[in-house]
Amino acid sequence: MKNDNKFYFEITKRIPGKLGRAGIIHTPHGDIKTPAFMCVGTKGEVRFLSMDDLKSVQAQAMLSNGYHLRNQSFEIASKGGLAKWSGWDGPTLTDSGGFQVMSLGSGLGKVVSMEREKEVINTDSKDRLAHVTEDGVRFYDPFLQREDFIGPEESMQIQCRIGADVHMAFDELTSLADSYEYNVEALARTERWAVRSLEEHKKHCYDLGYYQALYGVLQGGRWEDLRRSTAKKLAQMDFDGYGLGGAFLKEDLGEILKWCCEELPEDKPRHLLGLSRPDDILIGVEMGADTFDCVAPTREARHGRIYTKYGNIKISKFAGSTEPLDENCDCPTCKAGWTRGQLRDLMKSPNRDDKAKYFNLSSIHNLRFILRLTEEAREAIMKDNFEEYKEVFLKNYYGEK
RNA sequence: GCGGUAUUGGUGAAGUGGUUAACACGGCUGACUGUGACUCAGUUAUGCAUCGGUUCGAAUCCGAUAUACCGCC
Repeated sequence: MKNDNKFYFEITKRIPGKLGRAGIIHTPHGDIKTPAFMCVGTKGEVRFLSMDDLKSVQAQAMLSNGYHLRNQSFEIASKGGLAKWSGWDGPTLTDSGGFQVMSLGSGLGKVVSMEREKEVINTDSKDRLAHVTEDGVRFYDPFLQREDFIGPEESMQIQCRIGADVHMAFDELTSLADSYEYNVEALARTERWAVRSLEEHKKHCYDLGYYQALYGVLQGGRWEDLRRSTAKKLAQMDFDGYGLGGAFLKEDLGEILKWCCEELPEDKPRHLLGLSRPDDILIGVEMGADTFDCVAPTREARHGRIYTKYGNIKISKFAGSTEPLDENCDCPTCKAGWTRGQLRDLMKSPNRDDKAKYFNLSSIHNLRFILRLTEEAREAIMKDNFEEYKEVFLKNYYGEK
């Protein structure tokens, strides 16, 4: 059964009457027990965390980005792939760069809002830094200050050189402001790109000496016909798993995931792209998503938001406090006895090293919080009490609403 | 004692007669969901040492006072 060089998914237990499940994703660099949260290390490392820190929060996998690593891909390949190059020897996943199509294009300068559909307006075409054509995406790299291009073939070549255990097909994420008509067009293109991704991927997926898996990505916005039809189409293709993509309104998330997962093959893993709020994760798990990733835990930590069992706190408001961050937490930061007041002082310190220490300690805490959530969700599924776990967790975290 | 120079918010400061006193840092609010993010948005001096004067109008000009620093007896 065990084959270190192969990728496969094993379902261990299901949530009765639901799409959700607990399982194990086997990859060449180790197993991922699902549900699982993958820590985001865009450029091959999680900001302000060492690989030892990442192990200390019991991370199972790291997600990096093909777009951000594209210019280093040959160097990474020459070192034997992302695991060896980065020093993270566990399972890894790379994103295709599809998200950047939106963040540099229609969503330039904005946030992917989940709450306020009415306020979302696409960036004017002439002001965008990314432009989509059938071939792929032409974009202006604001950091390198030059034009560049990525299409499905380029994305696959880049990802296969980086050599993560799981790759994402090159897709186009539409924004909440895009019309049904535009979503039809973009989705058809994403599906054609899926075929091209798969084809190109086959040519290179063994280049580094182990099999690199490929997930197809489902788009389709908030429309049931689009979501179901794309899920059916991609389900027929030879993908190793599926990415669930899109910019969602919170209230739509569960239903959209349900449409997708009802159509997808049960025996392949599904990754919900870019979400990590506890309610989103728990809905995701219930509706059949196996893995998650998100920048929010670390970004929000850096910006002063600390997660606790009974809701988030703003660390800046705790000057002089001797309270622990979260008395229920088992993270290295909390176990070392850091208080809210101490962390506040580090965050407010004009000293760069102090700030870096704050970023490190707070990121560790928030990551562990989300990782623990997925671990507990897994245990709950195994013990057949997921529903109860979810209800209690959300009640504690969000309070009575 | 005499002369000179200075005095703008929590801080560094721009501003030499004409709308709501620039900008930066700090403070406070709020955002943050496949990282363009140690970021972003908003807010923060009814007042320019004090008192009086000139003027349609003064942080800006004049006088006195206070304080600080620099020269000279």
